[in-house]
Amino acid sequence: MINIKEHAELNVLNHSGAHLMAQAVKRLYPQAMFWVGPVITEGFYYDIDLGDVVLSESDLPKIEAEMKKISKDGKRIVREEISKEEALERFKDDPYKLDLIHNMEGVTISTYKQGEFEDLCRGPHVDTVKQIKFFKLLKVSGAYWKGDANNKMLQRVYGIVFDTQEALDNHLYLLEEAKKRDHKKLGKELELFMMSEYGPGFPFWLNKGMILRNILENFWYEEHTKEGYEFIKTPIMLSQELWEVSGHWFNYKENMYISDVDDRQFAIKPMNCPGGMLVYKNRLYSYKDLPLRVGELGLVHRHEASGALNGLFRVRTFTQDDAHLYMTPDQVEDEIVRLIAFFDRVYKIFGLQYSIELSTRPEEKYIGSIEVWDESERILESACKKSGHSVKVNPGDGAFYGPKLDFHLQDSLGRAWQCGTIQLDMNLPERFDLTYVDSDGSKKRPIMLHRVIFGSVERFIGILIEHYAGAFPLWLAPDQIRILPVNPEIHHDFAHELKDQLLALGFRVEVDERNEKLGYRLREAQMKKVPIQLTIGDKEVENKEVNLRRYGSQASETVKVQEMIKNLLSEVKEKR
RNA sequence: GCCGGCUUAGCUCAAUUGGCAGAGCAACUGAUUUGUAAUCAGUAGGUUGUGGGUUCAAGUCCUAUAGCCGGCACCA
Repeated sequence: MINIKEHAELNVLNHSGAHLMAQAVKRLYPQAMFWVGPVITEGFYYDIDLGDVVLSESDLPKIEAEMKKISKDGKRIVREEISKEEALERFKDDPYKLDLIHNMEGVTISTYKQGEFEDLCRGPHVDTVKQIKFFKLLKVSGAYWKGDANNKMLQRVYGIVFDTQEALDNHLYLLEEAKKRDHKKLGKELELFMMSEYGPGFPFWLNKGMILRNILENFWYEEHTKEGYEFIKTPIMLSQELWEVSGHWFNYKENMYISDVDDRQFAIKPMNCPGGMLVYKNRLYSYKDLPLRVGELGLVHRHEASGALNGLFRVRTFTQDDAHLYMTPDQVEDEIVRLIAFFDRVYKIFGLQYSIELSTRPEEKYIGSIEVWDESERILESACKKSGHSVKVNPGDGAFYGPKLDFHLQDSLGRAWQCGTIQLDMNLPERFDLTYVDSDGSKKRPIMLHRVIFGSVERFIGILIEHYAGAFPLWLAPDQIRILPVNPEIHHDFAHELKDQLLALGFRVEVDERNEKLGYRLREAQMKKVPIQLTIGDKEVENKEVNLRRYGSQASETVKVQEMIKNLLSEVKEKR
């Protein structure tokens, strides 16, 4: 739990850290000009224009050394409030600061000065640079000025400050730990998936990854069946006319893979909704059929920018665990409450914490009336509260077609991922002229929700790999059980009887009967993170027992075969 | 797409100022018959991402290009 006060103090420290870094950079590169240097969730950064000089990570120690020197000098950090005119005069040679100052209306303009370095800043800051002792510069990168891709690129240096050496060391240790969990690394080691330069952004699923996928997808079908969903599968390629109706042809074309077939253009679907709309229109619905819940594990392709690709987190083909829900207006709130409870149940199984954010109507570029938007947002918020969740609002972050609830997952290292989302859609039912027949015989427009729980199966698996550090719980592990006969010849029969018995019960099990010492085979089972290792030797064969050792444990225990089976079956069933 | 970095055997990594491409693990062969994190010996494994260039000589320098990584922008 983060102590809010300490957190605020750390923020001040980090902001002062940004200034300290800027001062050091200015000393080493006198031509440097600075844009903004805010505090972020972890540390700070500063955007810098260095002219022709290009920084790389190998330059960071030099800057750190200069920072240490400045810190040691221990100059006071002095605040000064000045008029806009004075500010414009003082920073007249710095176009970046001038830009900031020009945009300041009705605010107190202040500067902070430490030694020879003065920076425009709202503050607050620590009293002297001496207080900034335990810091580390972490990385450099490019960043567009004002975050706009049309602007020039500045150089951004990231760093972090802590109030103690231990806290800094601990943070650096966590960064190392996170690296060890990298799903790209573990995916290779555990043979889950691979990438090829022949298909950038298109993952290849290997046998063990397919096992994991299939388990997740089966789990998804089972849970959705319990929730009253029906299922469809729509084509991955559909003609131009459909995408014109949906609007994608005009709004999303540059991200779509398009192909000429005979004399028509077809596009590979970047989203499942339009196909789903066609299915809805395939028959006539009565109000008695609603709410209608239609799920689709839908394979989509999107031509993402090359620089956006990142392992399984960002790919060009992925499977959305999509569903479209159609209902009458007075069913919406209950349906959302029900969805939130469903999401909650699923995330809890994986031990993933989450928070919910409500994204509301964009400033401009939206469809539908403000009244409908306001009502929709009210319903989403109210459903959240009814479900016992606090809601953070992201003003203006909704889709053009409706407001949405986003589920931000937290993995075991506390990192956040946006996965699930519930979106209210006022656009497609209109565009596709969806209707149902109401009790009075009139045709009405259904309310439609899109929702995903995993987000994408690919990204979710990436998150799970890192969340579990590759050591999956028994029900998910591609290799569940490894049988290790102490002497592969002498204990061969018992090992294989045991294997057949476990296979018949649905376990994924292998006998490691290679001509290697037990220690060697056991080491490998541990390194491959196989959850259950069963050693069998003379004693076990004689007593119909196994010696069971778990992944990550030094200890082992001897149990009767029947008891072991009973325990493991319930462990899988309960998804522990 | 933009900025920066990286790319050597299946994997993890060496190779001094440009001077004979190497190690461990894995694989294969043989010996060994194994009780809780590596038994021993041997064999094989490479157009150093790809294409140009500089040089007597390029893994190393220049250049183009692809892919990957860290960010930015975009986003499930």
